[in-house]
Amino acid sequence: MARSYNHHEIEDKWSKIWEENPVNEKDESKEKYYCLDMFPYPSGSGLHVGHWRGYVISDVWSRYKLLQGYYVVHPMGWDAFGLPAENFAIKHGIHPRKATDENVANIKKQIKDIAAIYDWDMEINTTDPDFYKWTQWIFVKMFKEGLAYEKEMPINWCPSCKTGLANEEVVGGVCERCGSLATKKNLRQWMLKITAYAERLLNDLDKLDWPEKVKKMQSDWIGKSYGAEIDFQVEGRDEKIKVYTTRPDTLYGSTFMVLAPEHELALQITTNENKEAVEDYIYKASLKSSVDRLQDKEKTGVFTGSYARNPVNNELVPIWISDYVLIDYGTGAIMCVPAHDERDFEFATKFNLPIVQVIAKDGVEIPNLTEAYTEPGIMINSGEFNGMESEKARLELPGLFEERGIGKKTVNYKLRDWVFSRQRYWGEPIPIIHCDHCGVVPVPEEDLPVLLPEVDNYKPTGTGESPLAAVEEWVNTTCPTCGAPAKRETNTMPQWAGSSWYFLRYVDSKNDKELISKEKANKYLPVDMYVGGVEHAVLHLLYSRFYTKFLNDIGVLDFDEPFLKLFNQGMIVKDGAKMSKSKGNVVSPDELVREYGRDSLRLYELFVGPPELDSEWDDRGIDGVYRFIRRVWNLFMDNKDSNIKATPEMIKTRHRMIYEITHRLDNLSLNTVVSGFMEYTNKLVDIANKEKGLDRGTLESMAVLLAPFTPHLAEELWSQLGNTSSVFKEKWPEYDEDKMKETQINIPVQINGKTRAIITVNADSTKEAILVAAKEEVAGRLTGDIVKEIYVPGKIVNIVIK
RNA sequence: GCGGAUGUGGCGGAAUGGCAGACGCAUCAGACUCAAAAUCUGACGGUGGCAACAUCGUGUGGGUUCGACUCCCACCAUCCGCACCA
Repeated sequence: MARSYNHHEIEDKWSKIWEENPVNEKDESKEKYYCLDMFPYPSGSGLHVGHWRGYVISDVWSRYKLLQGYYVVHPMGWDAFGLPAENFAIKHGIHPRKATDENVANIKKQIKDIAAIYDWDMEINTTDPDFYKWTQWIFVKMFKEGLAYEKEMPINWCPSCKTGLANEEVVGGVCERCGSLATKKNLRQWMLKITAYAERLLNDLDKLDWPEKVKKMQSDWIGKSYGAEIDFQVEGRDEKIKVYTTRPDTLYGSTFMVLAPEHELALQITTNENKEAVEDYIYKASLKSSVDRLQDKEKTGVFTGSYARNPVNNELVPIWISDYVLIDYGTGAIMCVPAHDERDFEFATKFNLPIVQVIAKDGVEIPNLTEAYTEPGIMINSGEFNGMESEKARLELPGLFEERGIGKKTVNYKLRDWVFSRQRYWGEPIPIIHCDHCGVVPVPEEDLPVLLPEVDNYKPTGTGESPLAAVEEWVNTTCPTCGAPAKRETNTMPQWAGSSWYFLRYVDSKNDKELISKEKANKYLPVDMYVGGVEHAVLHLLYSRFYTKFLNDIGVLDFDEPFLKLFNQGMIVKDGAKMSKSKGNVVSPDELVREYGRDSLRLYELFVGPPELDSEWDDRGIDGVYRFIRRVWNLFMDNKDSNIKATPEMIKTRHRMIYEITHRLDNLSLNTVVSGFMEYTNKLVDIANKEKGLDRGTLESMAVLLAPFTPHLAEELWSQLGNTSSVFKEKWPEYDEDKMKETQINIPVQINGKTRAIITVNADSTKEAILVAAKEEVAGRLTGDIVKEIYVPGKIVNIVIK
């Protein structure tokens, strides 16, 4: 009697062996494949089964590539700076340094249970000075290139986290981290000029094998639009107001203008009798949060008392102020065409402003517009352009305006520059020194890193200053240029700084001369496969692309896209909700590993549902894969010594199994890979029972196929078959289509599309023979004239009768 | 409002133009057992029938096709993203 499956014994045995002899040895002779996970922030609450999923997917893929003969770069590290780590530390009264180290140790232990082939020699931690030295170095380089700049401006502010936020971190008006309502705060900020890369970030999306959803989210976020800037002369004054429009074809219908409340000309052009109302409106607008502004459905506004001339028809148009115009998009001022823009229509209706239709469907004017007509059409009431197609005018008029000196052709982006400073302790200090004589001076590269000082009080101040501002002995320094007393910049970098480039450092993590050597960068990068959640679509994934392009521009890298292929795994949900401590629906992997083993949990993580979709966790589901593993074990134990010659059925089944598993795996349809294994195991058990044994070739192929999924089991089965080297030294099995063919096939016979019988015929039967056999089989049902006979080779017969 | 995804048994899901419900969970019945657990075997969409079988059935309504879960049109529901971007 063969011994029964014992996951403790098998998994302990092989994890020890792999510890000493890693299966994924660095081998310069092999082609590389870089498979990367989005690295975790060590948050303290540990991993749940949802975190496991992504790591299992990437490990299966890595081991598959390994078996295909690649040297697989598969590293892991810690994104340990930033708010989550700091908030955890504050809550538990432990210094962030200590809390982070403890959490890393804890999560690392949990991650090792996944049994992924991570190369721990590459491990990095963003809070390690040897790492953040280079995070700071990139900032200094950006500063020198004019891409990092200081600006005082109203930025998004989270009153709970007590720090400024980037646009990307404000989701639906609330702080992405804690859910508090974001407000505006006027602060001196460090900004990164990501907008300088808008065009490349947009165009290069075409190069990427990424989910369309993510590409679309990025391209919408960048938000490119084509249009024109047009100058309106303010009547009786010197100033001109520049507007941006994507609808130059509607210029003749512009009957008023609106400036954003923050527009620099707003007060200047206001007449004395309107001054009080305008000042009041601007003040009230300044108090509104972005959510308030969003939620006010009703348009508000105030008249400045001034007018401007529409440059094409010389009409005088009133200039209004309203907060539906945003200061940071376009020019902060718009020309309003109420007949063809919903918002302008609403505003004009409310304040009784004239509405002039200039685009009409088929050139027929609608007598009384009840809503804006936003479709294309034929231009009317537009002087020399009457009769022109509006779509054509849209493209051609900007150039024409440019020739006539009333505007210019232009493009606009929704993307804003990146607010890069945080008023928090636990981040990379921004390596800048403020000198009264020399101004803003970057810390010399040889003086990096600027170490984050140890402090007692690291709680956020809420004043707009970082807690670092209170550390006098650290703040006070000397100017590297003139030697005079100077002060350090006290803001820190956002969480995203380290994660924007960490994937480069893994392959050269101990280099103290360079961020990464050119040689290693070219050898191991870019990343071939990146696995992670979709939540970073316009955050980390956009920032990383920006950093990579910058590093490419300054010659550090020879490539300009970091991640060639992206896979977004779905979330694991429990009781219909994302797992979270507060909901009390967290499933911990630790107990499951103890009870069922790593291999079973790995397999269930895949079997739970299609990997790209959210899946409901079923506590009982793991029993099914555990039973399956035991069935595989018994199949091998019962037959490993049978020494029988492969029957045609065994050969066919083996090749079909290889074919099915390989194809499903190539398509990353990992849940059906698992069900495929179950099907073929059931089939092989039947065959083995019938034939009193199973051939060695089939068992060997199956062990190798299983290796990426259940590595401990596969190694043990492989060694039970008498092999002395690791199963991971094997090659992924190949199939032969000729050997998969059936000699007999089942053909359903339909009458008028309904299956009435199934006939079994030789696979090489002719169409005629099959049709004859089919008609014989269903002769009793052929009660009418046969209109048509359809035979789809190898698939189906359909007889149409009347 | 705009954009995207999803919709199939009690449940997770499979099938991308060709036998709908693979595979698994749960359930029920049987075997083993003094008994239970574990394990094994079988049944398992609805309706009618002792049965073979018939009939309906993939969110709803239409359409294309010999044939539709699959393709097209319209709609409904749920989830996600964006949201006054001129």
